[in-house]
Amino acid sequence: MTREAPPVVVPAGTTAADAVAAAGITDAVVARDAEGNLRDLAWAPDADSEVTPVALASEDGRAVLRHSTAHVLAQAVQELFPHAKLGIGPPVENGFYYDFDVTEPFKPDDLKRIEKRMRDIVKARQMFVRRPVTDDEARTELAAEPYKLELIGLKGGSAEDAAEGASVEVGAGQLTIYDNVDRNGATAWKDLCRGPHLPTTRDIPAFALMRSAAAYWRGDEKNRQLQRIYGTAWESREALAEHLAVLAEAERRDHRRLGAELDLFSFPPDIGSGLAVWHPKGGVIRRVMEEYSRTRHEESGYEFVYTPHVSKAGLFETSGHLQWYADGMYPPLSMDGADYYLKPMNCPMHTMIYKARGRSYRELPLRLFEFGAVYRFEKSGVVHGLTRARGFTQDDAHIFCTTEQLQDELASLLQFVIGLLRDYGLTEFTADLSTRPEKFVGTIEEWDAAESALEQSLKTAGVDYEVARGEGAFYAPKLDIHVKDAIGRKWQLSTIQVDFQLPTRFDITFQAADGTRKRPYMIHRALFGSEERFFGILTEHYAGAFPVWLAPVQVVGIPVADQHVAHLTSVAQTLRAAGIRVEVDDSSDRMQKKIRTHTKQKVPYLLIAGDDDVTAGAVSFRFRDGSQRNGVPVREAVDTIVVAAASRSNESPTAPVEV
RNA sequence: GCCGCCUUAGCUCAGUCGGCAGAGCGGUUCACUCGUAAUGAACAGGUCGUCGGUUCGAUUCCGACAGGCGGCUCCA
Repeated sequence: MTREAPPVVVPAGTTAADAVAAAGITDAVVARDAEGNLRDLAWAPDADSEVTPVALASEDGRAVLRHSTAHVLAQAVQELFPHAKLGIGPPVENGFYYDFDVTEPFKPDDLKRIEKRMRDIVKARQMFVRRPVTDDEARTELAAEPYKLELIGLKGGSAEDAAEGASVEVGAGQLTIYDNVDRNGATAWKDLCRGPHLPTTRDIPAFALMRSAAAYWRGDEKNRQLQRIYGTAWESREALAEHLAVLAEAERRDHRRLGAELDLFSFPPDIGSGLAVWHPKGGVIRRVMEEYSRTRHEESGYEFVYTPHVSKAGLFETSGHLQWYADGMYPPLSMDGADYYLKPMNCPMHTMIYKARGRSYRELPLRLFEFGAVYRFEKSGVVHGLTRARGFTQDDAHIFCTTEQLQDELASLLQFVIGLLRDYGLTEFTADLSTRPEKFVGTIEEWDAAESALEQSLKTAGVDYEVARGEGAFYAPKLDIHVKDAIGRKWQLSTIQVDFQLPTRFDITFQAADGTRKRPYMIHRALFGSEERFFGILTEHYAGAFPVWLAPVQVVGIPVADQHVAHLTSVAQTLRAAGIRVEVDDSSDRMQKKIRTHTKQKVPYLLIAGDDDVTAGAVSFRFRDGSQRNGVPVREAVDTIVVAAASRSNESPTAPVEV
């Protein structure tokens, strides 16, 4: 995506723009110096130095573009709402935002007015001019901006502040202010900012405001909420249009919408927020998903267990859940003087199975697997379709193993996870390795060993990963697998955690070969994470057009007229006997209507039959992509479908190319 | 949980500036028997999310609650 221009030399006393222009590069908007820092084109070094021009249509170029557009947004807002106070305005993935403290939240009409004002500012070709200032000068100039003053106080702040975007404003060294200078040389607006910026506002080719919403100042829910306006900006109108098309596509694929259209599941309000019911068609997909997963787990040495949905409080006191996460649990049911809780996790239950009798090292690794329903009282504002529900089913396994087994177990586990995800049609993976946080249990040696074992398994599997330092849970380092879906969105799915906490809390042990009692490691792992969430992601990945092996209805027979129903019914019987999910549409609709109906239902194979087919003992295929193959002998048609359904191919069926 | 918006037929949505509500799709029935994305007609279907307030009168105005949407925070 990044087009790398060759480096050019900036002579002392001239600007980067001069050097870039002299090299004949026309699309550079900023430059990168030898240390890798981005520089305004107006930057003039003290001595000759080399810079790399950065094009607008590159990752860094877009970030600069978006940050500059955020300034234009803030200027427009303050011109229209003079009392608005500035928060921060960083670039983000695909766009930018700016936060404002205003008395009234922005309304859709306000956004239209702001966007119009922004277009005027873009047309006005204001220059972005960098101006170093001392802290005191900045405080004086920005006396009316309390949030900016607070940022000045955070100068050179922590990584935490950087993550919130504050570093975009103040950075670590000397403060700078960017003036927006109009053609008369007057300063139209200014902002505390680290830069760099585009040369002028006219260099913004295409942008749009998206929405406004509240956001806590500096990301802390104890702070005041500011009004955030989100926008997007691109290097061309075409790129903007493409981005908006991707958003429209994402909306089209939304599993909540497809869930209703394809009759897969629903969330009846009478049951409660975040609690799904699976309709028959969704149920078929889930059953097939589970069956395949179960088979693969069995082959890999997992044993299947079942545990209750509720437990006395003591279990979750021992596990620590009640102390740490009571807010996330449904409140207790009181009965016969005891409190019972819906389980938020399966691990304590599985440790009970481990503890049901003494364990020998000969039994390890012991791999316990359960499709375990759990309930978590997610806050009302976070419930989101199947991807964030209050009741869901984890494909949850706990592996108890010795220290010596840990490395091999993790390595084969990761291979297994990735292999299985591939089988469901997800093929692009990255991982995050979250390491020891500040507050942790266990010893540093244990953490180091577990972290390096996880890291080694990533290297063995050849998965790209990033280390999220200090992001692990207090009881375990963890490895999260992210997948990329068909339209390039990343989803966190599988997780693997190496736990020190629960084996100790539950005091689980095994008898070692030397006769001593030792404590096993406990690996938590979920592959789908939650069946509901995984199903939601698969639905969006396939846009509802599930591969043949997962499709709830694999074949629909469509008679041209009533007299062809019997022929198709007999074909359907043959298919059904071979385990194919098939229906014959004998309703009174026209065949064209039936084709439309079942095409919209994304059925992989439509089998059409009229007089010609009945006479010839054949059927005519209409594939999901609209391609056709007519007059196929029944025997061959049945074989084609049976083979395709068994193949577990994730390709959508289409007519074979004629030879 | 916080901020904003939303809730009218199974679905998507009009509408009533306060006087007991409409369309398309879907459903049912009838006719048509048709060759690759919508045959036609008729009929049924809603105490306008729930509860409370204001009012002669509330689906409409106000409040609370529930559910949904977009973000923020959170996600063991």
